[in-house]
Amino acid sequence: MPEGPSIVLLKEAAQQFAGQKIIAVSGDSKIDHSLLLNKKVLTFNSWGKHFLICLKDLTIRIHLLMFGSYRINEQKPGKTIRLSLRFKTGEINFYTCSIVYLPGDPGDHYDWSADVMSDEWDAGSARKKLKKRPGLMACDALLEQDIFAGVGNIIKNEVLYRIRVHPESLVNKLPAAKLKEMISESRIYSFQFLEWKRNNELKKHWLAHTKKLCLRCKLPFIKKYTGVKKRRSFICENCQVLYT
DNA sequence: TCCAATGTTTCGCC
DNA sequence: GGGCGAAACATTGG
Repeated sequence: MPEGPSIVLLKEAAQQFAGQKIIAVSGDSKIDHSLLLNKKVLTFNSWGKHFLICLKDLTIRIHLLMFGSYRINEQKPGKTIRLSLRFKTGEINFYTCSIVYLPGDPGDHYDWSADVMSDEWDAGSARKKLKKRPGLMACDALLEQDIFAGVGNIIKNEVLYRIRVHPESLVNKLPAAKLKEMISESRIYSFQFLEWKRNNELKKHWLAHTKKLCLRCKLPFIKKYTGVKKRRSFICENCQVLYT
C-alpha cells in the first residue's frame, strides 16, 4: 500500500538482484513471460508510485495500487502470486498489482522532474504546471501524479497540515510564498516519510492523517472527502487557512 | 464482524 | 468523442 517513499524502499530491497539473469518466471500476470526468461535485469528504478524493472529495450512497470504487496526471498502463504522472478541468489514476488510492459527506454515514458523522490525533481517545473491549472484545489494538486509523482493521501494530508493550508484552498489563490512552501514541503516530507517508514515508525509521526485532535490548538479535526478526487482529508479549521 | 482505505483504470451515460 | 462520475478491482487492519 505504497506512496512514493515505499517504492524507494522496494527499489533498495530489490537491488541485490541488479545485474542478475532472470532464471525462472511465474505468476498469473497476463504479461508474456517468455520476454523475461533468461534476460538480465539492468537496473531497478522508480517513478512516483511505479516500480520499474529495467531490461534491455523493455521495462516491467509494477503498480501496487491500494492493496499490492511484495516479498523478497519468501512467499505469502496461501496467496496467489501475480509475478515471480527468480534469480540465482533469490526471488522477488509480487501480489495483487498491475503489471505492464513499457517498450524501449524508461526515459521515453517518464518525466523524472515530476518525481518528488528523484534527484531530478524540479520544484520550478511543478510551479509552472500548477500555474496552468487555475481552479485546482490544493488537495487535488498534491495527488496529481503528473505534478507530484509519488505523493499519496497520507503525504497530502501531512503536507497541508504542516504548511497550515486548508485542503480546499485554490492553488492559484495561495500567496506565492505559500505555493513555494507547498511544493518544497512535498519533497521534504516525502523524505521524512521514507526514513520513518524504513524504521517502521511512520504512523507515530502522523500529525493530521487519521487524527482526532489538532495538537496545535486541541480542536477536533474535520474529516471530509475533498476535491474532485474525493479523498479523505483531515482538516483543522482553526489552524489551516482557506485561500479562495 | 464489518467497513474503510497509502490508488488507478474502465465503463457507461449524456 | 469528450467529460464526467460511478463502478470495478482486491486486501487487511482497526
